[in-house]
Amino acid sequence: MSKAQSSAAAQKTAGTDKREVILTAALDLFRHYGYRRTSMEDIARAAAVAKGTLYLYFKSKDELFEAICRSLAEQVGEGVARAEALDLPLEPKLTALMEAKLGFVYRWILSSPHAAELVDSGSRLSEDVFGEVYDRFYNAVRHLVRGGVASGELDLNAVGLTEEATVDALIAAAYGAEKAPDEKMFHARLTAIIKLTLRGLRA
Amino acid sequence: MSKAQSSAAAQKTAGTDKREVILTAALDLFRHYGYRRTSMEDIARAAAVAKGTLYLYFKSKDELFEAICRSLAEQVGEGVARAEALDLPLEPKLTALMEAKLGFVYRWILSSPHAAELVDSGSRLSEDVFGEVYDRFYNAVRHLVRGGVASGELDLNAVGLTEEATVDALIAAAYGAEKAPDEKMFHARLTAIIKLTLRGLRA
Amino acid sequence: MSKAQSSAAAQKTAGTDKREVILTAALDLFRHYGYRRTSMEDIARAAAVAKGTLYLYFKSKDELFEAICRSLAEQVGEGVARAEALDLPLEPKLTALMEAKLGFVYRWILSSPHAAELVDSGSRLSEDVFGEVYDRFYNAVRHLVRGGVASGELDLNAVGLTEEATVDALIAAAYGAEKAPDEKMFHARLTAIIKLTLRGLRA
Amino acid sequence: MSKAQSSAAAQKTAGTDKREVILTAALDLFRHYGYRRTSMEDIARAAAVAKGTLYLYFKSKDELFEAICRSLAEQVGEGVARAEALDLPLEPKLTALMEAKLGFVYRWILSSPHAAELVDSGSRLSEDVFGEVYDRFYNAVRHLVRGGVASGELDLNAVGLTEEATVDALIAAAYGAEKAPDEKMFHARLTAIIKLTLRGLRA
DNA sequence: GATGAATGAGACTTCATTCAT
DNA sequence: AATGAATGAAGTCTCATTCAT
Repeated sequence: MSKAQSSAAAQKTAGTDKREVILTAALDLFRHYGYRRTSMEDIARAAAVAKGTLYLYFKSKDELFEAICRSLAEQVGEGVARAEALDLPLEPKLTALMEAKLGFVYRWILSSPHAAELVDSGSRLSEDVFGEVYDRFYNAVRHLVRGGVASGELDLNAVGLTEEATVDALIAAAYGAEKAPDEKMFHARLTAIIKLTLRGLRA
Repeated sequence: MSKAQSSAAAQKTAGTDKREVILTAALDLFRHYGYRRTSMEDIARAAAVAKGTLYLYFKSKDELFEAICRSLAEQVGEGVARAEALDLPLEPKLTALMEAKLGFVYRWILSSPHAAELVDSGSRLSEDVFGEVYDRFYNAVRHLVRGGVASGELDLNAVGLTEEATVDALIAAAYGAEKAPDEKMFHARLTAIIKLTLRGLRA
Repeated sequence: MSKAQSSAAAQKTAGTDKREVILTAALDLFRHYGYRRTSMEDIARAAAVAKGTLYLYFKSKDELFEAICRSLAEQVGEGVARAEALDLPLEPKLTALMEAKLGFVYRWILSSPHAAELVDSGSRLSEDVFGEVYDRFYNAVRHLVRGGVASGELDLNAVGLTEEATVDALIAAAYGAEKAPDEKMFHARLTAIIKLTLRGLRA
Repeated sequence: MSKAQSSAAAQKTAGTDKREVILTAALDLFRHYGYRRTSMEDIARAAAVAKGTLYLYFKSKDELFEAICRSLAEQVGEGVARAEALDLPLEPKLTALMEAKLGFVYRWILSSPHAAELVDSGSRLSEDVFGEVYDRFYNAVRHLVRGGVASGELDLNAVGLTEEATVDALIAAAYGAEKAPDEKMFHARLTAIIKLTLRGLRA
């Protein structure tokens, strides 16, 4: 590769990188110190750029936060899609789906001591940014339940729930694992909850 | 009763009242506008006292918030104690316990659009303020499970969980109901989750 | 006067004064350095108060400026009213009116090297704040012209102007004096212009 | 013409053009939005060049503004020279001179809603940039007045003014027309003022 | 106890200017 | 010559907290 090419490549990478560097630095700070306790000055320092530079990439602190959410949502979406594509029996597949959705969020947001504030800061974005991902996830679980009923593995009548209520309950119960203090506990609880709730639905 | 006594009593009552008035006004504002969006000025206005007066009762905004948390924790504790005292079969009793703990929190905190921020603001207090209440709640559920196993109604071996893991899972799953958009959904999900998980534990 | 009374009086004066002190300091700085070159920090320093204090009295920098304008407008209005009440022959009375309106503005605004910017900053206020004063002034001049015509001292037909156009022209011509480099020149020009234009209207 | 020459010429033309394009774009923006509300970014965009390019032609925003003033001053100077050369009777010639000086300024600066700020921004330049033009204009009016006196058409003694004071007053009064809300009113007032003041000077 | 005027650190954001490419 | 990403000083405004009365 010629020097010119190398230089051009470096430049492009650098340009692209800077946005990433800022996003990474900001997410890191938000996770450690929370949204309001993290100033644009802090982010600039952590990303090794000037304060003004942040505004070249993001219109405001809020938009910077939104960009982080979009990025995370995108990654969750990809994870869910991958899990959806797996060919597995009911329980492992449900576990894979939950891991993909909840596990990712847990690792990047909920494991932070300021998880709640971050979720709150992003709450107005929830609909726009996370809505689509959630829909995909919800439908995947629903499809799984329907399949389980069709194959006779599950019996919703035994607990007297509609399909929708069942899916709601399954997901809601799994969400409960997110309060875990660390990732190991998170996995243990998630697994236990899935085992319990699925057994509760078995014919 | 002498005039002096009467006056002193009135003053004390007034003083106590004022504290309550402030707490009530503050909780109301926090629920509506969130912690950071609610200024001490707002609270003072809502409580019909001067800003400086707030500092006669609470050292800082954070301590005011902590006092609210303590007050709520106390009420939750009383609710849990009441539920504990009920003489009911396994499922209704577990439901009563969950309602006492989660329902109260849901109604006062989680139903707010700023629930997440409030929880975050109170997160460092969790250990101190809510810890005791949680322990009582946890032990009540544990006692219930132990009773269920002893009576043969539950069989932990069927799902391969220890008693502790089971209690953890039951509580965690129930927590999942807290994401519900309104109280009706909260109840529906909580009931469904308990039904599901308990059925999953039945012998 | 008792100490308490004195103290109370001093307090009241101090409270009232602070607003005045700020207004005075701000006008002074605006006249010397212009609107945009004068920061709120500068004003606070000049008024010997903290930055935040400015916002106790004025919602924003713009409102502070508006308050100055209102105060000046009020004073102009009073001056015009006083001139209106004078019982004088045509020329001295017109001069008195012009002095009251233009002279005051000249002394407080236009003698500043940043007059133009100040006028611009206040231009959106012009209608609201200065409109009423201008109307009073305009009508006073009109009344004077009408009286001169009635008494035969003036003859609008000689220059072929309507009454309205005449008043417009008289006022406009007088405004031209405001570009003077100092107050002495301002008076000289204003007098000369009035003399010239009135002579141009004489029968 | 060799290709190199052609290219150089084109480049030079383009370079010269670019300067004009920038000046034109900037004046337009300044008139619409004012000096401070117009950013170098805005100007660059309007002129379809990069921000850095502005600094190849002008050292700073202030110098860019100064260049605009010089350009306008030059045009005013030419207009005044043309009016000076006209062979007309007193009143029409004075009107032509005033039109050339004041009318041009009115059209390009004063008709803007941000006229005041522009004048202010240019005020420190006044001496240097507009001084020469003003001198020419002033002398032309003076010459006209002197001629009027010599021919017996004007009589300064009637109003008791020196020649200098008379010229000052004539010009100052005419300046008053500049506050007009639109060009039509500007002309009407200017004409009326000239008519009035000249009549005031007639023998 | 009660008040509320005063404080001032600190937050977000803008924009004229520079400089490596 | 031309670019435009990067800079960072400076500005406006907020708000938890203090303290003299």
